[in-house]
Amino acid sequence: MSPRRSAAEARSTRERIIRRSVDVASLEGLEGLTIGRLAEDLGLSKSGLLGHFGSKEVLQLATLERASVIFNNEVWAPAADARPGLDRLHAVCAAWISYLERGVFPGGCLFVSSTFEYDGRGGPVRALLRRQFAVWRRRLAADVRTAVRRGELPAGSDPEQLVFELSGVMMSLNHALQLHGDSAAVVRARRAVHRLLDAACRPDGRPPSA
Amino acid sequence: MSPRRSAAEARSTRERIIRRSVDVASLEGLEGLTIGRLAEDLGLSKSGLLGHFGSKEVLQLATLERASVIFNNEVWAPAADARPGLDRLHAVCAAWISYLERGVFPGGCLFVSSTFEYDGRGGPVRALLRRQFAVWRRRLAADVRTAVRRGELPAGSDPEQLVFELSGVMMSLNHALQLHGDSAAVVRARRAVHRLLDAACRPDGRPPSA
DNA sequence: ATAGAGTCCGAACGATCGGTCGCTATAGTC
DNA sequence: GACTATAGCGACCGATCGTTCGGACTCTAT
Repeated sequence: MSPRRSAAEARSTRERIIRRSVDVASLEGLEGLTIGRLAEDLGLSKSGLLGHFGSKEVLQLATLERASVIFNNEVWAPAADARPGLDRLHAVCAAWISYLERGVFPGGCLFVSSTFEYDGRGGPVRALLRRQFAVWRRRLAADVRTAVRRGELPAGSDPEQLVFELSGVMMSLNHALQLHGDSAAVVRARRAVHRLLDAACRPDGRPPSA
Repeated sequence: MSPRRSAAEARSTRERIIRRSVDVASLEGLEGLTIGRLAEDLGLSKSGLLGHFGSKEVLQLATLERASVIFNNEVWAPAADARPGLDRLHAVCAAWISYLERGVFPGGCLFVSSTFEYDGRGGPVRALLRRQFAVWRRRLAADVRTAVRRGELPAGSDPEQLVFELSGVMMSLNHALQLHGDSAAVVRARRAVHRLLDAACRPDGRPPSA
């Protein structure tokens, strides 16, 4: 029936599996991912699909790695060229909001859903999630520190605090979009980011460009 | 082996099931709840357990209803006696943070986890979640409006905006506690709430008590 | 004493889960 | 052209899923 694939095509098959897996996982969760349904969707047999990974857990890890690439392309890459510091923080947040608004992952940010799915368990999946979040947090905090050094943010700013609050804005946006379909939340998120990053709210009332 | 329960004991059995179900669901998710394991944990048979509900979906709904009662007891009740307006908002947020910090649900706030589990699907479970969140949001927004009317918050404040940002803080806290076990996030959450509710950051620089 | 309602069990159901095994057909290598 | 590696298939495994059913049992009401 279906012709055997060449070695060159095999990589593209793996591609197809992972791409689909990311979408399904964002909708049904990393655990809701089932080999059988995934294989059926792609016109493969279960064993043929599993042969590319060896186990479901490896597939889950590959899915998260791939989601990380997508996230970086969508959120970090568009901002990477901005000037490090406050400019880039603004650019990242704009890209972040856009990424959620456009529904890059159809079921919402895969990292957020996966976190709340795996936070109560152990295992490699949770460990990978922790690493990925840590990397992202560190990256944002670095730009906050740069902004502070430049005087674009007040000297007393706690980088971890700001990252904590920005993450909260994005989670709240993800929540509002996915559960309520409330597109008004997008402007609320922008306002919140503005309030967190901009001068309106400095303790000394000084504009950040000083 | 196990003695048959009287009619009077039946209610307490249902109680035991739901109580356990809430804990398991917060750790494994509402879908990860399985009749078999739940029955085994409680020393019941699967059919005996299911007899109290009829289907897994009914059990899930009962679990959410119960979680709502717990949430209200832990977060709303301690603040209910405070003066409506800014005072009560502060009290609610303090109770909310404490509720997350103490791990009332061992796997983190059940509503947050359930949301991200069911936001991609339809069905009565998601519908119930939407209603519960809407009620909570409306309750908070009402106190924001009272605070604005009283002049405790600036006149231009958008209630939905504030509720959106407060929710974000709590989700970020839940995330930090559950995934990273980062207890420092508790003070970050307090700082964030302070910044959202207190005077330090008014557009007109006026203290809220004016 | 007796009938009925309700609680719970044990066995079984079809379905589906992740995973294994042996096989065929092809691509690339020599 | 023979050899090796591997992509993919089909059949199958044991486990577990939610659910159903009949019956044993306890209580309450009459």
